[in-house]
Amino acid sequence: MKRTPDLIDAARSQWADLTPDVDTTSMDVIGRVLRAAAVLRRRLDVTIAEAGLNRAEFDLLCALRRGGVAVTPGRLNEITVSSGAATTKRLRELTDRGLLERTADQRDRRSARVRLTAAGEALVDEVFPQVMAAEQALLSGLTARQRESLAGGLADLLRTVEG
Amino acid sequence: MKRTPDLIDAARSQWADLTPDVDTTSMDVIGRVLRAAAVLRRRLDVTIAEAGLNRAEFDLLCALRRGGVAVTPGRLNEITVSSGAATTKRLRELTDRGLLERTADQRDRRSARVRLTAAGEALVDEVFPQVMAAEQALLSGLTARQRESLAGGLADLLRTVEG
DNA sequence: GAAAAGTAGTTTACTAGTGAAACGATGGGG
DNA sequence: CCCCATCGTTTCACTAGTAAACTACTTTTC
Repeated sequence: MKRTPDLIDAARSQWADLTPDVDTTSMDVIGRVLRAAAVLRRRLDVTIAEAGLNRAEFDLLCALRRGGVAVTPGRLNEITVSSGAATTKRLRELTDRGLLERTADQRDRRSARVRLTAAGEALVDEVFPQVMAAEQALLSGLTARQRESLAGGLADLLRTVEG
Repeated sequence: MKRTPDLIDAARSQWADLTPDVDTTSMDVIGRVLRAAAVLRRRLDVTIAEAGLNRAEFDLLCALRRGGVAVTPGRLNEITVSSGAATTKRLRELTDRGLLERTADQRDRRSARVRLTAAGEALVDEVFPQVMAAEQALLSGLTARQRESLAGGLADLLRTVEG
């Protein structure tokens, strides 16, 4: 293993003493991903909250900003990994705040189209660089090589668990 | 990069077209960690829910099971990365269900001690192997080498963002 | 040894997210 | 051409989690 044991290593070794027959190797990856996400989320939420947004709203607005125009609510469900109900609520809230607007799709009238207003664009353009800077700061302890290897591994992981 | 672009690569390239001056490399790691966690959580919640628990309750009970005896609520906050209020609520709920019991700490009477009941132990011993099996299944697309490298990278990440 | 500061946990009032059911399209098969 | 299975979205009732204020102790400081 060659590194100082962390919380997950400690947990695994406790389980090994207790129930040696259960294979806990998956925790090495999944336990750490869940924990890292929880911690990162906590840290980054501070920056996002300063702009009066939460993580899901931020992700949603960013998706609209970078996607250019006309995204459907269904697509936003996938991007934010959340339920349709949550997306509906968020769209309503953000529309009320004047950050985005909805139009009906003419081809398929079950569907809707969502896009940012000028105010929404301006907000994203202000907040996005701040969040990126906060992320950079959180990763400052890792070398370029470490990040690259980690990014590759995570991409592999995502590919197997999605799609 | 040498791999088929994923959602994160796509997002980064859109941002690069839009605002080339902002450094988005952190998304390679953080974006993927957050997304992977969201997806994994979704998948694993099914297994945990079958036992009548949610992820946080499961983590809490597991911490008590493997830790042996007498854990404080404060320690459980750290383990589950959640607020004190959330822990209080969960402890109340799980105590009412007869899965754990609380005793007062004699040395420091601000503090409490929590431990599993026999029923709580039995439940964890039943559910934990099922969750581990579900995790293994999710990781089945990765080689041992891939998992090991990923686990190492995540450990580095956790070390820099925690403590 | 009393006042101030700090720590552990709980309560309260609130917000965000969920699953399930409902709803209005849509479009392919009989 | 009209069912009807399916789709994209919304509504509703509910659950879980939060921040901030509060209680109850303990430690520090002078």
